[in-house]
Amino acid sequence: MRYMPVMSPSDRNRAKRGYHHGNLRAALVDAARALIAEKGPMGFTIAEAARLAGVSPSAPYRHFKDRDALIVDVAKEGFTRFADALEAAWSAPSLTPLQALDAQGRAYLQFAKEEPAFFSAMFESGVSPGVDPDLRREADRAFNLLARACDAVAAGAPPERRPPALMMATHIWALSHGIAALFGRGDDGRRASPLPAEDLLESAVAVYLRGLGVLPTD
Amino acid sequence: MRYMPVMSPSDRNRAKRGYHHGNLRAALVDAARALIAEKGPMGFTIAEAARLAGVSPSAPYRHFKDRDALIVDVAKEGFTRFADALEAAWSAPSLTPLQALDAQGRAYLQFAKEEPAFFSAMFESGVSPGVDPDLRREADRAFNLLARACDAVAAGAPPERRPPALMMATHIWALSHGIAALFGRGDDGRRASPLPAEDLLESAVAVYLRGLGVLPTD
DNA sequence: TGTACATCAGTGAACGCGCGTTCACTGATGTAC
DNA sequence: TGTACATCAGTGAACGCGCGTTCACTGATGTAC
Repeated sequence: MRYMPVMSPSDRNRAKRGYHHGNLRAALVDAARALIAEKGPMGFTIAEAARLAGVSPSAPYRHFKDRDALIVDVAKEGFTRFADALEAAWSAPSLTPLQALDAQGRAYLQFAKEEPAFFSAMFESGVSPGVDPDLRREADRAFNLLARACDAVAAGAPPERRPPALMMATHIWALSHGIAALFGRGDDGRRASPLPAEDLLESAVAVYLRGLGVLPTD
Repeated sequence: MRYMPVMSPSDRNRAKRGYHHGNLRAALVDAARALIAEKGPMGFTIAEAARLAGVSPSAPYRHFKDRDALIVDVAKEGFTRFADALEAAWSAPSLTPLQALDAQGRAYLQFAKEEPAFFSAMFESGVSPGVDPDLRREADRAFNLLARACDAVAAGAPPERRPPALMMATHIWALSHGIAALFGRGDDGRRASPLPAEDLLESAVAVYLRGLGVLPTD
């Protein structure tokens, strides 16, 4: 199979956009996301991302030092959208704290299902949040939104049995993440489960909150 | 940098092993595991695994159709060892059901920490358990061991509040997996957490079991 | 408003490299008689 | 116990390919005057 781009840069892309691309950096992040979604976590190369964005193979080097730097930016964009989704779920009008927490849980699962490429770049690509300040900031923002929702739920409990806030948020995060990664993901790695992932998470959270004493027993 | 194997097949390896390798299949799985551990989930090639096993680049094709088939075997071997670890934890002498469940949880975390390469091949490489009967069997064996431990704990509860066995096992699995994947893993993807992963899991399970009513409240 | 110039963000050719895969081959092993 | 032969599990050379990266370059844009 010979390599032959469907449409060379001189055709459509260049005609439309001129010599300068405008926002190549973002276009490359999106191309990488699409390639990861299509061919799995290890299925993308800088060269192919450049092709998909309609630029020459050397163009990406104006924006990214190497392939790793591009993955970091994919993870960063993923965390930004992820945090935005959690924020939107949380701030929907007239929700009780418990409803808002559940909404965040559903947003977590929805993100894993609809954006498996971001999900794997964020959590499974070996990229540590520590390698980039922006990445860390967005990852922290996501976690803090979850922690805020947990606090609101915990605040409904009598003071003497209020759980350690950080612990509760970490537990809820792990639970959401485990269900998303095993049963909720939108790619081939998804496992069969007795219930839909959403129900699984909601029931687990309910049991957990009862265990904390912030939800009435039975 | 020229390609030059430190020790060519004609030197040490071949001298020791003769023309036939003996167990090349297993040696290649182990080489792949080592390469994944060293360079991340996308960091291995058939050619390099062959080199590491001390055979020619064409030798792997006697045992594996392609690179994917090799990853599947890595995942299979991983689930076998994982299930063995859960079994060992469960069957340690004179444990209460609750202690046995905790021991399995610790075994889960220990596996994620000590064998990040197996962990990522099993859960994060896009390999679905459905692609291979042996893989599915070993994955099911692991889950069933967890389910058995959950059943034993649930059996200690009064009959009227005994939780659905499958649901409870799925919840515990997701919780263990979430903590392992986020805070317990043995590679660069590990995140900071307020508590050691083992404590995090033990406390979450305790809260969950209290919520189910199989552990006394306070 | 116009022009000169610096800077930015692309091009495209070139390179060396290692990978995946195929092929005819050959050494080692097991087995039938 | 010995020999012939089939089968298994390797070899090693060869190939085409796409990747990563570099380089001198050039078109487009913004700005100082």
